[in-house]
Amino acid sequence: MSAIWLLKTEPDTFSIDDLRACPDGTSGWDGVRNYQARNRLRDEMCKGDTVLIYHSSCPQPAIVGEACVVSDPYPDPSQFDADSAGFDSRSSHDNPRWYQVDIRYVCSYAQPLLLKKLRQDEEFTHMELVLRPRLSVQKVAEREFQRIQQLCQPEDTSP
DNA sequence: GCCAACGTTGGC
DNA sequence: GCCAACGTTGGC
Repeated sequence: MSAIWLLKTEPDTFSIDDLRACPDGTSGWDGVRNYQARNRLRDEMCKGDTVLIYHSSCPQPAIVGEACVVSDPYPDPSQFDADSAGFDSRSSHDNPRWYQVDIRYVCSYAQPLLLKKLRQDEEFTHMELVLRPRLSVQKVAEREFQRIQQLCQPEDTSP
């Protein structure tokens, strides 16, 4: 049974449309620099898992669509690049500190689920997005996922 | 290992 | 831009 995750991104930096526009709709999800998020990504994410994309720090924070995990976790290359914002001098190739997976675009929602609306729905009272909003790699329960799809009318908008 | 200082996140 | 929440750092 594959898991369902929610990944947060700032659309000004990397939006779901940017993901869609990548070759094969696929991109490495780099830049995770929080240990709890890293542990989940490195130790629990599996190829084939479902991903919800959430846009944060923007006028309309919302769950905007779906992607899927298409690689096993591997070291985030930006941690080794001194010119990258993700550079971490404490990392080495023998002992990498930060990990990422590749994800592929699946669909955008006809009606993104605004955070404002999500907070009003009893189904989401115990969702991590509500209880621990700062964690950037979140778990989503099957029930929550079904309710999200019900509200958002997923459309196949593959490139 | 404690804890104060500091930095970051992200909704509003 | 403000500020609350919370993660990280580093002196002791």
